[in-house]
Amino acid sequence: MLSTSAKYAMKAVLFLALHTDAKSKMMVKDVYDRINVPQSYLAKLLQELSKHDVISSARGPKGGFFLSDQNKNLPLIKIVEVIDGEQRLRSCMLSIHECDNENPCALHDLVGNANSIFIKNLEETTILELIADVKDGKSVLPL
Amino acid sequence: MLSTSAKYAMKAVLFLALHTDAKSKMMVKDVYDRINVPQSYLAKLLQELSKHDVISSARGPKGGFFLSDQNKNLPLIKIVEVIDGEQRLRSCMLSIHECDNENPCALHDLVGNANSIFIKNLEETTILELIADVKDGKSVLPL
DNA sequence: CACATTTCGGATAAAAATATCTTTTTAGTA
DNA sequence: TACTAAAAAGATATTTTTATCCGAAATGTG
Repeated sequence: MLSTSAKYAMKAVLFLALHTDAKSKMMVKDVYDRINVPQSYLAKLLQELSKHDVISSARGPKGGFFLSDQNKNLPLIKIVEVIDGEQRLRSCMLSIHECDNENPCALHDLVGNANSIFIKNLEETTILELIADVKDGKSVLPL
Repeated sequence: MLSTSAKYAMKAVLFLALHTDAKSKMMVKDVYDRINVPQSYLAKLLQELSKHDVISSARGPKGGFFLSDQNKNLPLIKIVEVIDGEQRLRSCMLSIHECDNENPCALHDLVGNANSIFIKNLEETTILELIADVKDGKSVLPL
């Protein structure tokens, strides 16, 4: 479903969404242990996300990574797509070529359905919306 | 979600379910190209499934792999559990320790939910039930 | 401008997953 | 019993994913 890398990325972005904005950035070294992701690997992932404008960054002193308001309005799916590509999440459960939503295989109802719901949720929920609930105490994000 | 290996295993078992029983077995070499899985790799997977009594086998001339009636009554989840282990499919989307169905994290509703449906379906559907629909022409299995 | 700080980019390493090959064991059959 | 066919088991190779390291580029600050 999601690669380990994508999970890391998701956690990191949500963490940054909660703790940063254009005026207060965070360095990799202040993030990695909070979300339990290897430091150097996290750095790479953040670079990648930054390169694709899912998150923002600033070099030099007082620099770091952060989420602009624009970033926060992106749907969650963007995080996954940058790290895992567009195919991985959407490919048929059994990697059957002939199988898609129009021409579903026997397993498609059991499987693809559940996956479709997930994808739809990722597409329709923005980073901001997700963390809003956390800030309001409606849900928890024990990263 | 499912590893490539688990997908291979799923395809192979469904194929065997459709084409074998205690009286007519199939050899690896008659299966692998039908479901598009590397021969030697498939052999390994079938051995593993056989070892865990998800499928049956007989050595020597006239031998091969097959699904007994008992095998066919197993829920689909067994195939996944033997190949991927019990954890992989069930682990929290973000691998967050504190997160489970009782104490869901912010993403759990978006994600875990869809996954729970999938798991439930795998648990509640037997191999036999799935292929029955295929045999009846109700669904397709273009392996 | 010099310096410290921090991301960026490239190269490399380690681990896990996937795949192949070879030998051994088992079982049917002439 | 000897032979052959097939799965089982073990060893090894390849590829992909995950992880680390290091020098280069950029930027704020004295």
